[in-house]
Amino acid sequence: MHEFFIPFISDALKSAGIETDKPVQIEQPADRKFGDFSTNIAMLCAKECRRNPRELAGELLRHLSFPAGTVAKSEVAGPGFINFYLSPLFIMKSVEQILLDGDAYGKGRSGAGQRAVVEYVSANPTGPLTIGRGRGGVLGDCIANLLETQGYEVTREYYYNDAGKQMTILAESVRYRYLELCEQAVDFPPTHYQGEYIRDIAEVVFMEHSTALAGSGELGVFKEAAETIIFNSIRATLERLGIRHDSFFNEHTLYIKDSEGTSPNQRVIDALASKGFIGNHEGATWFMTTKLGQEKDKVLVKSSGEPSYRLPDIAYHITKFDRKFDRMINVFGADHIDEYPDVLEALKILGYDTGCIEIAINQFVTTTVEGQTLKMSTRKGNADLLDDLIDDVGADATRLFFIMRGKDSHLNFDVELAKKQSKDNPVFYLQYAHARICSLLRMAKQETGFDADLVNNYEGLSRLESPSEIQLGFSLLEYPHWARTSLRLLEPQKMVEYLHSLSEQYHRFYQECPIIKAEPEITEARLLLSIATRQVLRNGFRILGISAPEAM
RNA sequence: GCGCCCGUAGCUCAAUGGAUAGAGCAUCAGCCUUCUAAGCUGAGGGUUACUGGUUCGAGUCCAGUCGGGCGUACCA
Repeated sequence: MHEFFIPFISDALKSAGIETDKPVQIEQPADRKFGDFSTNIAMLCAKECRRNPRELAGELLRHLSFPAGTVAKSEVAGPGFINFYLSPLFIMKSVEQILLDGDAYGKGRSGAGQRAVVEYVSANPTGPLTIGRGRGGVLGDCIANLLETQGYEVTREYYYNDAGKQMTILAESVRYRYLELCEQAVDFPPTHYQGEYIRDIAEVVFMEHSTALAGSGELGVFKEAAETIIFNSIRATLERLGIRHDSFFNEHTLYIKDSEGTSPNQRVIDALASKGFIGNHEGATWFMTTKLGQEKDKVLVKSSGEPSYRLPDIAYHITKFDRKFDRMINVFGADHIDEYPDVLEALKILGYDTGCIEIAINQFVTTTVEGQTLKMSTRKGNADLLDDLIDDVGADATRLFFIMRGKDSHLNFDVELAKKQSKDNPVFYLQYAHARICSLLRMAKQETGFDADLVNNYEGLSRLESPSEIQLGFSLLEYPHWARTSLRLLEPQKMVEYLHSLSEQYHRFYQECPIIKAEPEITEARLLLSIATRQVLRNGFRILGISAPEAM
């Protein structure tokens, strides 16, 4: 709806003889008394035209015209805004289109023909998922959903490493617990994984092999068991939240040599070396980032001969270019904040256009239980396990709470609030609006024979004209704007806010306007408006990945 | 020390550079013989951490100060 105004305003600028390179901005005033939409174009142009902004706005207004029946009123206000008031009939006609579009309402084509990859979660299989990972997982999943609504072909990717030092420590940890089961005295090292889940894995190995592995130092069985069991648990946890990846990219593939005896990792080193950015000292191979003005060089290959995480990260991104993605979105937690600048620098040196890489960083999660703030801890205890949180508050609340704050805000997850089955809980506020509409439609079918599934003539909407009806109809038209905005900012929180305000509009309408008990024609019109609201809520819930209950 | 994020009502958080800084919770006052009161209406509550700057206009952008978080590994 925002775009509706732009061509008319551009025409008015032309016929008023105003030339400007300033973009025409359409905004929605915070207070509806300043119109449904407004533009600040006169204030933007005032300086270069050397004219008073209000006077310029008046001049523009004289050249401005809209198709009959669309804009009811345009006026100059404040320091030089031009405010527009839509005609109620135009709003209701537009709501008809929502009913015609159905599930497709709000979808766009801006991503048509483009391929996007969203990388998220990407936890290595060393332990169960933590609450902190959950935030990034839900954020990534919602971003992928948003991309799909705009027509992108989306790959949801999980990047992981099942080799290297951490996995060895993991396998050793399991072996120690296994030896305990074999009733050998062991001194469990404090550097190893302390979690209870290690004992569970050891038990599985013990069940299968009894004491047969106790004599050998071989880690293979332990590593394999740990990886399989942990990965299954991670995937099961994600599945509970409706998170499913299309692609699991194993970092190990970047180490594998091809027929010419070189690997993707090695090719990165060679390419950077040919640009003069590789140095060797202290037995390690360095990316000479000091040449780019950074304080220190960064290790690419450790003196042990193993690559550090940076090298495969660079090689991994090159595969994204090779795989011809148009957009590459990485979702990281704040603890990985240092990871990407070097990767981007390396890619630039190698001639890649890094403009298509976007980084969405989410800040940390603290959990509040009964007023006590628990800081997320990485290793010990099970207080920060994502599975426990889902057990506690359910998948819908988990998802919504993770994205109802901006990703740059430190998230305070109030477990008590998320558990409440009451109006205090934002999840229930949204879902209640949907359930209320479903209940209303069931009642309408029973009382008046109106069948929401069969209705196909929406013209009755034009009969609606009261403020709460018009306001609700108008809110419905804003949905596509917020879907686009959420994607542009990589911030599903905008969609949460929108749906909250839409729910509020619906509850107000419901409160003020009798629906089934009104005149038959008005009843039908109000039911149509309710169906349209239900449709928009459903479309929005689908993006957020929360359920749309028919009854509560 | 350096880098990134944050600082807004008692609490949790909004506010694409726009008009009188908004919601929810909590507090107080109203609304169900009527479609889900898991709802609605209203009231009180603010020097947007601080100091400068940029401009028609700054919570928002820039510089600095103070406070908090996360990094600052030959961990990922």
